[in-house]
Amino acid sequence: MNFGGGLNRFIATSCRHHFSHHLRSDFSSLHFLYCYFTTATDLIRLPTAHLSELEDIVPNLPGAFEKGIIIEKFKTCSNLRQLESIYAFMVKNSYNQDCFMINQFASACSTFSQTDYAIQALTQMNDPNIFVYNAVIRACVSCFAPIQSLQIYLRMLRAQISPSSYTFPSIIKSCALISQLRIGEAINAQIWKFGFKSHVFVQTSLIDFYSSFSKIFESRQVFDEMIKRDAFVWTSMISVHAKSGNMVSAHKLFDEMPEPERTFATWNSLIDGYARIKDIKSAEFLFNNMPSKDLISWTTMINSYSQNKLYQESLSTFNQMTKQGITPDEITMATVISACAHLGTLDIGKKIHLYIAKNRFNLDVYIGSALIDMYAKCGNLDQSLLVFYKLPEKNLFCWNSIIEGLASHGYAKESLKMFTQMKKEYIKPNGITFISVLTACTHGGLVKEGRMYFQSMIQDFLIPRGIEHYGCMVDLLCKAGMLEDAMELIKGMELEPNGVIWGAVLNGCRIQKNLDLGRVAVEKLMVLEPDNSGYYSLFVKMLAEENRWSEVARIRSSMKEFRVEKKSPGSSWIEIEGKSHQFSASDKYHECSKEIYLLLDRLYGKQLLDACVFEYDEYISFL
DNA sequence: CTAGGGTTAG
Repeated sequence: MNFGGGLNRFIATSCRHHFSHHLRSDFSSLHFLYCYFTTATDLIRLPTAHLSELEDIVPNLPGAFEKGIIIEKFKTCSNLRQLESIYAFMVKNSYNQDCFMINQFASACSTFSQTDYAIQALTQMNDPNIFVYNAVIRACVSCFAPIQSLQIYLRMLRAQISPSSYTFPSIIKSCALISQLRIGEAINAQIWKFGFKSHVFVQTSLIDFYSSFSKIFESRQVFDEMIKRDAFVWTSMISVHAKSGNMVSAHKLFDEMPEPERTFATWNSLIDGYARIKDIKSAEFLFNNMPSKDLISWTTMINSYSQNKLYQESLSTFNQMTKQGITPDEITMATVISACAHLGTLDIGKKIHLYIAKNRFNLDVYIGSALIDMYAKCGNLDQSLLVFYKLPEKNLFCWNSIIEGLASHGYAKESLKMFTQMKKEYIKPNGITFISVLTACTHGGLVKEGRMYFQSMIQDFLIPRGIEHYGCMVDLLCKAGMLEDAMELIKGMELEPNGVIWGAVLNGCRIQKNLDLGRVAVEKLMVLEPDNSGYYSLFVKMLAEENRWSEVARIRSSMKEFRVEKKSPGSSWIEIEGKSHQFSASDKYHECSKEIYLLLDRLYGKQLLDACVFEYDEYISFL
């Protein structure tokens, strides 16, 4: 097939470079043509002289000579290839100089994250107007290409085209995305210069901009200088105050705001703000007293409970919501799954997973990491791994969840393997990752590796060591019996050691039967956590084991003297048929079902008999 | 073109 000299050469080079494996394919298929022009950029770069040659090879889109039909096609096109073929058609028919159509094209590009197409299409135009520039700038921002959007803005000014009110929200957002306060301030000056000082859309974006640098005062200044305010501006300002924890100002603005202007968003921001400062009662009050609720109100309230560790309430609010016939979305689900993880309610968690699958919810990174965590925390590591491998996209949260899941189940090597894999996929770990990694090393007794990772976090990833990381490291060394090394680490810390660290030391002393160092640790703990009786009890146990009864008595009496409350025992929950049951070591809560204790006695007896770990089927046959 | 809700550790 002959496309004509120039174009033939163009295609041939294209082929050699990118698509030699396609050469053997059927040349007669017109569809195949688009394989050569894999990008609209290729098309645009075609020398103008060759455009006429396109006449023969670009097919007509059925009935597409009406602009409206092409624009319709932008909206319905579902993949990049389709977008390219529409653009090819536009080039052929010189629609690529039509401002309105390129405007639509740029928007379509942003849905496929193809900002370079939009930029190239703009470049190709002889006389782009403000609408085209705005569309391309917006496309860049929505595809997280803030630098490009600023470049286009500059190009626009050079072309003597004045920005409009549509230009600035995107430009301001770009400045926030690249954390450039100074540039944003310069843009703010231009906003004044071009006369958008009281434009609500523009000013709303400025309020948001200053708050992203924690410049609440400047945010408020923008708000106060406005002549007219709409619901968006009010809500933005309330939200800024609420997010910064200043609920007094937030609520004051809420009261000042004309009542009919209040929207769902206004109420929801306030509820969320109260939940953040742990004032769950106020959040609840607003939620119960708002005139009506939308999905986000419900999700906010569900999340408010979760933020305040009231997971049971979180789930019951979710139930109430569904009973009222409100359909949850991905965001609601991610929150609810997280609540299930904290409660250990595998039943409900599974149901929600099923619901998500059935209703074709997008399995995104939020839901993904929540599910991974939920299954791992509920003891179903296999499911957890399955979800992890099935995720189409994985971010840091997903990796952290699976690394933590494996570590907490005692799969130290596997957990570290995951960590290696994560680094291979260029996902940058954070401080949380290293907590799990160090925990994995502790479980596996991997002292050398632990030390290596402890170095690596600061050397390779510039992650500052938190007190938690020292806690993990001290725990690792103490559990491995290396008390001297642990003490050396503590002495070299730039942070003041906390109770967790001395607790780890004390625990190490118990294993090593080191009473002297144990005494040092207990003395520190008496100051750091005077109310935590667990440490005293541990030390008393150590003393008793060494028959130091006089010291035992002394500590016991000083505990009484300082009125140290006995620590309530740690407990577990299990859910059976939708009902949650609480257990703790040597509890007697379950009098109603004597069999539990009978079985426990038998198990305990058997355990003593052969002093071995129960195998699963052995356990089953025993039942 | 502007506002409100999401995941991991402790």
